[in-house]
Amino acid sequence: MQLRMTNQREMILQELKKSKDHLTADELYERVKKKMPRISLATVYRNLEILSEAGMIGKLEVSGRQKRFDWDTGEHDHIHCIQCHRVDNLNLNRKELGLLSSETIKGYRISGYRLEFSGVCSQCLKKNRK
Amino acid sequence: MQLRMTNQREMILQELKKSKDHLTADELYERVKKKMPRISLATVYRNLEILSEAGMIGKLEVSGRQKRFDWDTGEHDHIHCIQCHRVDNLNLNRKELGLLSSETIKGYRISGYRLEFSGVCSQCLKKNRK
DNA sequence: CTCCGTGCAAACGATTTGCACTATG
DNA sequence: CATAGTGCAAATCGTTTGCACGGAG
Repeated sequence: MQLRMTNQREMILQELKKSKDHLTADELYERVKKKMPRISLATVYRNLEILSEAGMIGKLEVSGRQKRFDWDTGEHDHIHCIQCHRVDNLNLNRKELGLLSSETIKGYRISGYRLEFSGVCSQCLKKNRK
Repeated sequence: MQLRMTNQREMILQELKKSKDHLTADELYERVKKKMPRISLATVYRNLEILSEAGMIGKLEVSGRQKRFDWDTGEHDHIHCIQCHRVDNLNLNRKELGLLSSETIKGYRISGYRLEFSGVCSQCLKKNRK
């Protein structure tokens, strides 16, 4: 399965990178639609999925209902507003973490943070060996 | 608006605590239904929401589509399996974070972690003052 | 008795999918 | 040309809500 660079795909990628924001599928859809009125929301969803699997963009499954997509694939953390749900990037020395809670970061009044490790659990590792 | 302790609410709470797991609403529904066949899924949703607002349980909006609920309201972090989506608790000294990535924790083969600060952004803080 | 809580079904919002058509490589 | 990608509409999934009835305090 090889990737084709269609106009739609290119436009989606371009608009996401241009935005410098963490957009949801439908926010991106609205933007792309201005330049490509006949594009479908399903196409946006499909491409965002494909592009994130290909590592060309990042997928964020943060708090809130909608997934957001990140133009920046480098390793970085996020900070999100519990009120308006915007998401900003954060580049911090992870060793300083302990010090940072309940301070102010990037203009945010911090109310907390969530740390979530991911991996494969022992049961699944065992299952994989079979 | 005061909380009434109905049979349904009590059962939901009890089953969640008993499970020692991070269940989704419908997983919990299936368990409670065995003892209370006429309970509705909506009731489970409503009670999980109410109980988490009351601070009697924790609400997790982790990766994946479904919310999960935590019987343990103490402060702790989480680790989740990218394969079977189970979630386990983690109690770690947050200052050691920098050292932990890409090691093995609690039997998991770690593939990464996500850190997410929450708070109110400067724009919202400004808005609130008005 | 007063309302908070319940069960049911219908509504909802985000995302996914089947299908016939289009266009990239 | 082969087959990945598209647009459309319908389907799906998790969750929420309106309503009339039931039960806790």
